[in-house]
Amino acid sequence: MPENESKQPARNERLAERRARIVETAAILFIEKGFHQTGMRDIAGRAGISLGNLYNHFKGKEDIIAAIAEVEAESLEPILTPLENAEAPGLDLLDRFVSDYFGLTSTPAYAALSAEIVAELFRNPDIAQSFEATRLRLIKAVESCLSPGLGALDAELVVSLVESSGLNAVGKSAGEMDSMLETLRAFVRRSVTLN
Amino acid sequence: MPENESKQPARNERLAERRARIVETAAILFIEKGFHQTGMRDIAGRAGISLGNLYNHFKGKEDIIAAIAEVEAESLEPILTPLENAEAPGLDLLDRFVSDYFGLTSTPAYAALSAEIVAELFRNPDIAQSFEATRLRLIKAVESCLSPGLGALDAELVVSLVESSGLNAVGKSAGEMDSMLETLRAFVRRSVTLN
DNA sequence: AATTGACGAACGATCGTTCGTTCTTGATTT
DNA sequence: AAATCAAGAACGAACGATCGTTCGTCAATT
Repeated sequence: MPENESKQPARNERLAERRARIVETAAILFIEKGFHQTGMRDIAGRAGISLGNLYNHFKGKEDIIAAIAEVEAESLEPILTPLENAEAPGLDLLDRFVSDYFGLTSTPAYAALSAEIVAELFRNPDIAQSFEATRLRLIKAVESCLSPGLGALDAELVVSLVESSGLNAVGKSAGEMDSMLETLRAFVRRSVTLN
Repeated sequence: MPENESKQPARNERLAERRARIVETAAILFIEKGFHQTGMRDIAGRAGISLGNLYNHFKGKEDIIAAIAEVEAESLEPILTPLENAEAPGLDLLDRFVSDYFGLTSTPAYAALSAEIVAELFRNPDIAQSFEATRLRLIKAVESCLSPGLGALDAELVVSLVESSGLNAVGKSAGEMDSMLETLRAFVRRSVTLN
């Protein structure tokens, strides 16, 4: 007798959708107010479900924060994978990465969450571990684009540079943002060029 | 009949000392637990005073946070002023600044507080304003060390770079920290050198 | 009929703040 | 020099609000 495969899909699909919706609205609230200023009632209310039901989908607040962090890490994937799978990494690819990553980190949502997470990293080792992993991938991928004379530490600097630059760009006008990106690209190019 | 000038000093001195002690212990707690995880009772208890008395020295929690931010800004002064008052700014002075500022930002206390404050900047305009002012001074001073072809945006990148680099260096061993600083110095030097 | 998503009341804990009070201190008066 | 006084530092109980979480119950789906 075969396992039921017709009842699960529809049900699980809706559940997953609901869950995703919760994570999404929670993220918005975390961005607006921060982790610790956002209550479970806020999340439930904004997500359109009851407080009790929220606990049917997530074990607790920490669980939601972890889910957010996961989504945050996933948003980096489309930038990271082409960099990792490149067959001929070099300065051009690095330049592309700088633009892409800057675009991501200058997003208000991403920046606010990142700031929140960075502050949390100093105290919450669980979240830290997850983020350190993807960050290491990032650094490794960037390193492969650099000259032989440069190493992981330089790659880390490039990554940090783009991140903080994007963070500072939040809220600026489109024109200013363009200027910042251009300055950043030139800055990075000089910094990774040995003479 | 002369105004009393003998009663105030001794008293005010003790009061100021007390106040400074509160700010100091509050900072430690904020570093350990974060702004919003630290309660007024924690601060009062650790400072060795009563909860009620705490409100005789500070209007409220926000007031303490503001005081912390002020102290934080002051700790930057010994690095900032020589840079501002230099008569012959140049790459050597910039190099010195990079080392000094890295030393400061890689301090666990400074880094943790900075992370906390950055996260707060997105929501608390009052604190943001105070910090933007000193940050602007920093950028201006760095800019004066750069080649004519480079501007404020490049200076901002240098500052951001040192900050994030210091933040990443927290918790590392002395040897690793030295390596990071050396890499950073070389990185910055390349980035501000036009060819 | 059985499983489980959905619900909101309620729990204990803790939050920032206020309050009335006592005690210390330095200045003023005797 | 001693007594008196007001200012305010110190205190801890108590307030109302909100926190994360649990619970018993209901309704819907299979």
